[in-house]
Amino acid sequence: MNLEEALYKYFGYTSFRPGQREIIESVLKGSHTLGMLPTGTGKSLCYQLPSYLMSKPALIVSPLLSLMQDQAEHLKVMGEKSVLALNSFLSIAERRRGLEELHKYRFIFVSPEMLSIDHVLAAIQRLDIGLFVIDEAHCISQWGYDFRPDYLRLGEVRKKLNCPLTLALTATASEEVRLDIISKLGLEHVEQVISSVDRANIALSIEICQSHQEKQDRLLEMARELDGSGIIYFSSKKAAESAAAFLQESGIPNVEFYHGGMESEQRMLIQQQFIIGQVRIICATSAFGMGINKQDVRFVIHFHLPSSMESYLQEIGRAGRDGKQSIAVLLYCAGDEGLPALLMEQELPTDVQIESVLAYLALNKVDLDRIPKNVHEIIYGQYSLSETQWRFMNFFISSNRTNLSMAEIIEAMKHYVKERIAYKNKQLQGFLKWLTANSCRREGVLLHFGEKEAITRPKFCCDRCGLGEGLFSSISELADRTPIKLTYEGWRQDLENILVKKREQKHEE
DNA sequence: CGGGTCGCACCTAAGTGCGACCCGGTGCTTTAGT
Repeated sequence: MNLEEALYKYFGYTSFRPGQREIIESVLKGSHTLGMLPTGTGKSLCYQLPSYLMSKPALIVSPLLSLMQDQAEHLKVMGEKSVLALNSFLSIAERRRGLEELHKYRFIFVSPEMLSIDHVLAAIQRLDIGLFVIDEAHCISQWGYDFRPDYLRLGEVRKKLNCPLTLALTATASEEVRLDIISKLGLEHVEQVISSVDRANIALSIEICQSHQEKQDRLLEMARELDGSGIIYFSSKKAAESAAAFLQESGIPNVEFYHGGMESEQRMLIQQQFIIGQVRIICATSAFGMGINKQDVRFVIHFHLPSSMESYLQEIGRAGRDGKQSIAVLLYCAGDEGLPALLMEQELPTDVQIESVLAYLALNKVDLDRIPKNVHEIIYGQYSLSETQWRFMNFFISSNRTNLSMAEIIEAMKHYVKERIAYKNKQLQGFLKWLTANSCRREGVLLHFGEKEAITRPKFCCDRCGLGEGLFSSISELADRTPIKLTYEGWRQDLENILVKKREQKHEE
């Protein structure tokens, strides 16, 4: 059976999309593979098909619970029964049974945090893993160093699993990030299948505004002028909420907001409503996006500044997956870089916090494997660390305490934090440089991702090349005014089931 | 850093203008032992 036949047999498709075949062939050859495919072009098929052909289970590391649930659900809808999403949605009993019966599953989804729990890893070690998949692998680089340190442990986890065949998948990774992924996973002899990050159907536009007010006016103008679905990105939850209210009050229908501070049920609901077209515009923070499988997003507007080229590309990449004309507009006002700069600094502890917390831990001989509740209270209260700051410190201490003294750890940590903040600032500065440069935007983006070949400029390229007339109207003409089609009829029932289950769980507690 | 909110002064009544103060993104996990 050749690959096409297998594709037809298992998925009912007759041909591969660009890049899929190369990735699958590389994996089947037994090469560790880093696959970069544009979002929405079927990354999951790249591990599913090999898993069937190898007749061995795949372990898939996924960054978001909703993403796991989605993919697991999708597999089940296609008739695959042996799927397990090993996460906190499971009750204690379900989880225990899942771990006992792991060998019965073909697709096991798991978060990096789960893999850091000893008894979970022990259960997985007993399996004969055919393929170790890291979905959205740029998260290693983007989150591992501070926000979600368990991402940096994946290399260690992989070793403990006896270095199984590994496939790292992502949509946006610069050369630097790709090398980082490879080194953090401890991969040797990696085959890279890289597709261009260029999205010719997305016009790039940057508009300089003089004030917040001007931005807001412009936002309203665009919301009125542009038909079709759109996402507007903000750097704060409050701003996202108030902009949604402002647009609604200004007579724009079907606008909602979305951010990480909302109840998860609410988030799922809004997301689904957006996907099926009941909500037209979402005012969101960076929480919105990963795993949003919507083909016809026509515009992405940045009201605030993203913190790097990577984030920018990821966010605008949610537009125009159907290949039709779309636009990405960034509204910039001098001084906008203050907020992202501040956020990235706040994520990590200050020198004073590092010194005082470590001194406190040493003085009280705190056992880091069993931290008493009152110690946490002191760390969060007296030393006012955020959860993120403390998790980072805890991770840093536990990975260095066997070979460094307390004094050395303090110095090393201060150094690490300084370097990390400098690195992130460099990324922000790089992005600002692109923003203020006079050259073609598209060219700048591609250069950042190491694509040095001459580019072909589409009709609507960017504001530097000149967008001319007719862009907005040609986008608006695409708006689908036919009644809403449900792509997946069962979503409301799924949501209802999850809500019922959550209520039951709360009731038990 | 910048925007939003609050309270106060104004000095005469209802609304404005100013300074002080506060706050800001991304997500996973709650399981240990006879």
